[in-house]
Amino acid sequence: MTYNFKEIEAKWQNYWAQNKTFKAEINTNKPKYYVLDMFPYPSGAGLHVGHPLGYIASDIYARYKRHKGFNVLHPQGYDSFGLPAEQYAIQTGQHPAVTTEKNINTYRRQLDQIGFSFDWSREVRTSSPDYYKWTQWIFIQLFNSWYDKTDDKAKLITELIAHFSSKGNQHIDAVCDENTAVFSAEEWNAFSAQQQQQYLLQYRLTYLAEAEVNWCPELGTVLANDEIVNGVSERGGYPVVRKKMTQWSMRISAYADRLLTGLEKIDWTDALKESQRNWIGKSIGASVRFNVVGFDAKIEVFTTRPDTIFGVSFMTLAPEHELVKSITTETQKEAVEQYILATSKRSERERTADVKSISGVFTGAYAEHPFTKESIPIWIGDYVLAGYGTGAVMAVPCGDQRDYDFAKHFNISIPNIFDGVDISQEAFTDKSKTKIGNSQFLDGLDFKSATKRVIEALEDISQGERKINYRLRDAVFSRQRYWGEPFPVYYEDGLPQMIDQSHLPITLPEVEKYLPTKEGEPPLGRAEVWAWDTQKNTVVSNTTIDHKTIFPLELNTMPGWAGSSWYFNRYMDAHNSDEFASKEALDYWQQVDLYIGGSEHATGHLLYARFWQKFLFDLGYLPVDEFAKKLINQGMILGTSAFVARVNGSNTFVSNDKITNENIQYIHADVSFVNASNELDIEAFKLWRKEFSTAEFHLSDDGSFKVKREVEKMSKSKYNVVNPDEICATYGADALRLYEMFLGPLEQYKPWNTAGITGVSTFLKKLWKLYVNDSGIKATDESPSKDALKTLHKTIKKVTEDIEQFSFNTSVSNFMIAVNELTAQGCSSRSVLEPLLILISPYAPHIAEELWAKLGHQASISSAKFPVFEPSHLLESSKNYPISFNGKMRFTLELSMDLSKDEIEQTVLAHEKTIAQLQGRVPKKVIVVPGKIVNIVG
RNA sequence: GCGGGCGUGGUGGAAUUGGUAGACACGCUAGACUUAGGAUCUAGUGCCGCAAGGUGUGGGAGUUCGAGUCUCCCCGCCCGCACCA
Repeated sequence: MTYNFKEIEAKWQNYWAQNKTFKAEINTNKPKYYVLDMFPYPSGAGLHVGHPLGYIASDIYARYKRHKGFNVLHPQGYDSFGLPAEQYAIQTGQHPAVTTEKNINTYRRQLDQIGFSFDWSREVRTSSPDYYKWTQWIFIQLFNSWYDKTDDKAKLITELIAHFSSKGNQHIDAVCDENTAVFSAEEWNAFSAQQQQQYLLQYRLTYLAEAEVNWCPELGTVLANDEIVNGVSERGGYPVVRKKMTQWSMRISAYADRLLTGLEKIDWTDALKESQRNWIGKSIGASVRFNVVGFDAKIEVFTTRPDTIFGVSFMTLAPEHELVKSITTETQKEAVEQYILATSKRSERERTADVKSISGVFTGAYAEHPFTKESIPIWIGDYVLAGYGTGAVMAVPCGDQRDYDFAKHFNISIPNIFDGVDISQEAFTDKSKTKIGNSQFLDGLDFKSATKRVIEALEDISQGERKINYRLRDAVFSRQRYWGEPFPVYYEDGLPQMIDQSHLPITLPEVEKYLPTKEGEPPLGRAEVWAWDTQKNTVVSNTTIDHKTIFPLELNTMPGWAGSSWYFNRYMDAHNSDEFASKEALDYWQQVDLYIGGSEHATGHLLYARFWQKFLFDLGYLPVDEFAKKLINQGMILGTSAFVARVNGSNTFVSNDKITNENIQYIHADVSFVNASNELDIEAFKLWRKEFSTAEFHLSDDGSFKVKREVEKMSKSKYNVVNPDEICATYGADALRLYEMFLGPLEQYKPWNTAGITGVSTFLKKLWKLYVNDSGIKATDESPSKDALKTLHKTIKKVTEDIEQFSFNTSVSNFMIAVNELTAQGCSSRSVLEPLLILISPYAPHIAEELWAKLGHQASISSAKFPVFEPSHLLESSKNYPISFNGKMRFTLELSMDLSKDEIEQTVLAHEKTIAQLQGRVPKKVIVVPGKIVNIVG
C-alpha cells in the first residue's frame, strides 16, 4: 500500500464535513478555548501560498487544544466589503456582490483543500445584511452614547440630556469637541430642539462634523490616518490632500488612555504594543494661554516643557490656524497670504519629505507673556502642524532645536534660561540635567519641580493648566463608496436621525453605476430615490423627498474597518437575529484566547476593534473589555521574483551574467518559467507575451539564459505568486502544511522556495512506511523497546514545548528525527506508534486520520487524548555534573542517573557541601550538564 | 532623531535559555540500484589542512571555570513613529 495523499486528503476532508467534526457548541463541562484568524478579504486573485501560513499555525494550535481536552471555537469568515470589488465593479459594471460571492467560493475551495478544522457553521460575512444589521446597530449605540471622564466610561446620551436640563454642561467632565460653548440649564431648556441636537453632536461617540479630512481624489473618497502611508493612499499609492468635509467621525480619542493602559494586561508582542503606543502618542505637559495684544483673543498652546516658559521669544502658529486671518496686520497681510498659499499648494507628502528647510513669516501681531507681560512676536511656520496639539507652539529656542533653528534663521533673540549651559551652537534639550535660571520664581529648580511650580502659577492666573495630549485623532467614519455598510441614518432639517433598531438592516440599494454622481455625491446618490419614510418606517424609492414624511438617507457608507471591529464576537453566536450575540454565548466564550494575523493591522483594525470592544463593554453588552488575550503576528511569506535584463529601447535580452553596460532595464518574468538554477525557459517566455515572441537573447557561455532573482512581497503584478492549489496537487495538503511551518519561525518574514518541499514530502512517505507495508498495517501489540520509548517521550516533550511556544518549525524537525529513529530501530509497537500519530496529527491531519483508522480506531483522531510525557523514559544510566565555584576551580562529578530529579539534586548538593568544606568556600551555583568529563578538576 | 527587533555554513534555520555550535531540511559530492526518473537507499559535507591540528556565531572589548546566548562600544540590516511642540 502506497501513500496516496490525493485519495486520503479528499476522503478525510469529506469525513470532517459530513460528521461536523469541528462544530463547536457551548459545553460548560469543558474549558473553552477560542482560536481566531484574521478573516480574509476575498480578492479576485485567490489565495497564494503566503495566505494560509497563519491559518495553518492557528489550526495546529486549535487541534492541539482539542487533544488537550478543550472545547475549541475555531471559526472563519470573510471581510467581504471593500475597495477592490468596487473598483472592479466600476470597470466592468458587475455588481460587487456577484464578484464577492464568486471570490468567496474560490477562497472556500482553496481553504478546504488544506484541511482546516474550522467550524464553518459559524461563518460570517461582513457584507451580509444579517451581519451588517448589527454593525449598524453598534453605530446607533455609539451615536446614543457619550463619554464620562469622571467614571471613565461611556454612558447613554439620555443621561447627559437629563444632566443638561437640570445643571447645564458646566459641571460635567465629558469628552467633547474642543470649543464647545458653556451653557446653563436654563439656556439648554430654552434651546430649540435643533440647537440641542447640534450641541449633543459635540458629545456623541460618533458624530457628524465638518473637519479637515484626507481626501484621495483618485479613489474618490476620504481615508483614515492609518490608510495613508508616506502621504499616499495605502491602496493604490495615490496622492492625498487635505479637504474640509462634513463627515461621520468616531470619538476614539475618548478611549486614548484606556487603549494605552489596556495594553498592559494583554499578551501581544512588544513591537505591536509599541506601535499602538506610538500611534496613540501620549505626552504629558501643560496647556498655556497667551493673550494676543490688542485683540480679545487667546492663543492656546500645548507644551511638554512649561518649565521653559521664561525662554519664550516668539510664538509660531500653523498656517491653517484659525487666528491667523484675524490677527495679521495690514503690512504683513500680503506676505502671510502668500505663505499660506504656498504651503497649501504643497502636498502632504512634500511637506513631510522636506523637513530640513526652514520657512515662516511674521504676522505683525504680538502675544503677551503671562508672567513678564512682555510682547512676543507671533509667526506662522509650516513646521507647526495643524493636526497636532492646538496647532500653535510657544517657541523656546534655547530648549528646542526646531525653535532654535527657526530663531537663528529669522534673527529672533535666543534668551538662555539654563544655568551653566552653552547655547551658542545648539539648543539644550536634556530634561534630566536642566537647572532653570533667569526665570523669576523658577530659578534654581530642576525640570520636575519647575514644571509643577509653573503649572500652579498658571492656574492661579487662569492662563493654563496641566494637560495630557494625544497624537491619536478621532477616526473619520464616512466613505464615499458603494460597497460598504449603509448608515442607519436619515436627515431631517439637516440633522442626522437614527433609524430605530427594529427596522434594521438598512440594505444597500441597487445602482446602475458604482461611480460618484456628477454632482460629486457618493455612489448611493445614484439610487432612484434613496430615502426613508418615517410613516411606513421603510426605505422607499420611486417617490419624492418631501421633508415631511419622506427624508433623504445618508449617502456615505461605512469604512472597511467597521465590520472587522466586532466580528470575533459574532462568531460566538453567528446566527442570532435578536442580538449581535446572546449573553449566554458571550459569557461562555468570553474573548479570543489566541488571535493570529499580520502586523500591518497594528494601528488600524487592532486599535479600532479594541475601541469598539471597550465601548460595548461600557454599555454592559460584553463581559470583557479586551477582545484578544494573546496575539501573534505571523510573518509574511515572500516571493522570489525573477527579472530578465533587457537592453533599453530594444527587444534584446541579456543573460544576467553577460551584462556589460548599465543601459539595461529589468522586467519581471513569471517565476514558473525559471528553474532552480535561475535559467529561463526561453520558449515559454516568448509565448507569454506577443511583444516577446520576436525577442533576441544573448545567452551565457553554457547556452542558458540566466535571470536575476530578488525577494519581494508576493503579488500578481510581480509574477512571483505560488499557488497553494499546485502545491496540494503535487505534494498534498499535509506536505504544504508541514512545509509552511518548517520554513522558519512563524513570526519571521521568509521567502518561499518550492524546491525545499521535497524534505517534508519524503518525511510523509517515511511516516507512512513506518506504519504500513505491502500487506497493510504493521503495528503489533508487543511491548516497545527502551530506545523506542526514549524516542517517543523525547518527541512528546519537545513537541509539547514547541506548540506551547509556537515554535512550529522545530516540531517538524522533531517529527523527522523521531520517524528516522523509529524506522532504524524497526519499531512496530502500537504503544509507541499510536501516541506518535497523535503528536503529528495537528500538523498533518489527513495522513494521521488515515493511519489512525487503519490502526483500527472508529472515531476521528481529533478526539484522542494528547500523549503525556513521562520523564522516566529519558533517564540514562549515568551523567556527569560539573560544579562551579566563586573561585577559579571547577569540579565535575559523575552521578548515577537511575534517580529522580529531586534525588539528583540532593546528591549534587551533598557533593557540593563536601567540596565546599574541603575548600572552605561556598559554591556559587550548580550547573547540570549531561555528558561531561568524569574527572574531578581542582 | 525616537522606539522595537535582528546579525550563526552555499541556503532555510537549530542550540536544553550561560554548558559538546551548526540539530533538522534544502543544496552539493561520491557510491548503490536502476538505467535516463525531478524515484529510492548508503556515505560525506562550517572553514583552512594530505594529516596531526588549527580556526569558527558581523567587528572590538569585558564579566565568567565556561559566552551564539550576559554587559559596553562600533558596523550593518529590517520594522514602527516622526518638523509631535
